[in-house]
Amino acid sequence: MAVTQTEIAKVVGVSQTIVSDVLHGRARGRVRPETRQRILSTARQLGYRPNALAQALRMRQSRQIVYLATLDETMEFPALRESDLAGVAKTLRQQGYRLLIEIAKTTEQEANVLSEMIATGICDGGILRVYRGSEQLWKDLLEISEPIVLIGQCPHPDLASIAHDAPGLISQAIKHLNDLGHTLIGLVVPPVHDVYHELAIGAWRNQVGPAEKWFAVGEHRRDIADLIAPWLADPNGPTAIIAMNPACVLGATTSIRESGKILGRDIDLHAVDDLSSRWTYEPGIWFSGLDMDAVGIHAAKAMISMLEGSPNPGPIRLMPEIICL
Amino acid sequence: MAVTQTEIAKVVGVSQTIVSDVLHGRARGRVRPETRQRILSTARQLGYRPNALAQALRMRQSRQIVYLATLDETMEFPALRESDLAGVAKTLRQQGYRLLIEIAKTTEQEANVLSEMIATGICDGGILRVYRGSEQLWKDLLEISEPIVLIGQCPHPDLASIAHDAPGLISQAIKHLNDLGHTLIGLVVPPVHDVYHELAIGAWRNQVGPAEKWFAVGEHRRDIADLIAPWLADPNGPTAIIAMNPACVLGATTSIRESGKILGRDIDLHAVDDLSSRWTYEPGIWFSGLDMDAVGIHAAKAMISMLEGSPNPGPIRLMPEIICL
DNA sequence: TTGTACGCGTTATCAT
DNA sequence: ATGATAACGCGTACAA
Repeated sequence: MAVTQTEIAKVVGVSQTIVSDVLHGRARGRVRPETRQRILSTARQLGYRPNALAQALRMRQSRQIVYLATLDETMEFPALRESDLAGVAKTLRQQGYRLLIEIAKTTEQEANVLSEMIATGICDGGILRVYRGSEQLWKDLLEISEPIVLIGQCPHPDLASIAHDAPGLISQAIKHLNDLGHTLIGLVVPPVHDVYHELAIGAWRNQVGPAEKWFAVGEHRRDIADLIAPWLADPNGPTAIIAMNPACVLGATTSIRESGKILGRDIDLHAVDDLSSRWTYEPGIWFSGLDMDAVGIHAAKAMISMLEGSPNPGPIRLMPEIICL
Repeated sequence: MAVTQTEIAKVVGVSQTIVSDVLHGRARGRVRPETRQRILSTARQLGYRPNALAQALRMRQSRQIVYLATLDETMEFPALRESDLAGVAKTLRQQGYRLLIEIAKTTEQEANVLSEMIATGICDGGILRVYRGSEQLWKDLLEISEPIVLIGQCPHPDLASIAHDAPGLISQAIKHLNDLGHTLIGLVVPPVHDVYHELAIGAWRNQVGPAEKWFAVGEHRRDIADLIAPWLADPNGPTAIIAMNPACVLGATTSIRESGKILGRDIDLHAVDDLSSRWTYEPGIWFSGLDMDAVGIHAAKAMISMLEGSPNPGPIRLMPEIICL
């Protein structure tokens, strides 16, 4: 049986109100030190734990945040990125909030699911992972009064969103490769059409000039290796390649190996990918490690600050460091 | 403002009790059809949503399950496996339960965190991901009265646990390789000492006889490739290798490539790994794909059945199919 | 067929 | 300094 404030009050011989005040160190808690000690010690002795549900009902605040993601069954890589989840969970917990997980079928449903959860009172706000948003979604989300933070490339200035600076990190990679002496830089991307990849591709197009033809879209390492092979065979081909996901990186390394070229000498490979997959790659490639843990931490912090009354921070964009594996 | 049963009652001109009964289709809901319709329509019109917190407080049941994991900062691969999380989330949601995520610092703390959460009433049970359990942990968990399901290799017969059949899948792999004509089968494992790997290594030791010396522990692909190189150079070396994680698989393929041998002709490689990482590997290797999604689904189902009063199912072990990549 | 009254455990207001 | 008392929204035993 759970110990309640009333039980403590009965044992000590005071009213339940006093118990509540003392246990929560409220201003009224300045009761007779003797009474105070009796309350505290019996509470500890009986193993009192405040009932979070009753608190939430009374305070009209659940202290729960929902993390909402869509799980596209057709995707080959699982969509629920755990790294950002961990960051969110840790940060929220530190501030006394709990984290709920919900899976929506489609992005369109996310707004509905969220407002449903808010309406039933089980959460005070939502962190939504959105890879493919739409104008309609932004509109729906703006109509929700509780705090919302998006994880993903949301362009709307009135919505808090955390993401990596896609154009920025491509520029950074290109600049880095330029400094290394490369002028012809190819790009390999997976066949997904989300904003992140569009922005990245756009940034690359704008900056590589005549190298624009060295562009490939591939899904598996073998396809990608075959797509890149002609680049490597061409004496006027690119001397550096940017790869945007694991399959692209592995495909590129395969192709480079098969061509007989040496990574880091004849050609440079720059991977732009989740930091957690760096152990999959061979040494010698450059790496813009997207830190999803940091994304999660930022998202949780933005959520907490909004819950505390701060204004909506709008889009926040993160930049990784370039490292050499 | 949230719409309550009382407000509906006022509008319709009945008592809140009737509203509650009608809205939940209870036995008492057999009110005058006319009243009934008025209640239902105004409820819909006003956008009534039951307050889950009040329900939970009244019913003494939160309909929330917590998923508890430790996040070992020293691990190179993130520990929060999203695939099982997704399975848990989907299944629980179908049954009207919500999923909470909690991160504990150490495995020892998991029992404390869980009982704390149960004491505050915010969850009805816990799904714990445990890679390195101890007798003490099992004891602590057994003292908790609410349903608990473990994800991981827990040997205790009185604790529900979901995991892959580690010895079984090693036997399966060895049998499969034997059928392919291999008699000398090596094993490469990562430097982790959890029950899963211990069981797997034990099963391998028991069955490969004289090949027992073809055993390597390595962390990165390069180390592993170097460890295996002598095996491949040895004319009496193993003709098949079982690799137990991504780094091992990548290290083995690297080594095989460098040795000039052809995968599937000169040597066979059998990967035992998370199904979701299959896209990382080269074609031609055999693959026991551990289906974490299925693990999550089983865990959630076990939890739900226990919540509904079924007896503790004890350990449940899953077996993957072998596929050829 | 419908309404009253109570309790779940807490916080907050207002007396004393 | 302390205690009644009233909500919060809902479910349910009991009365009408």
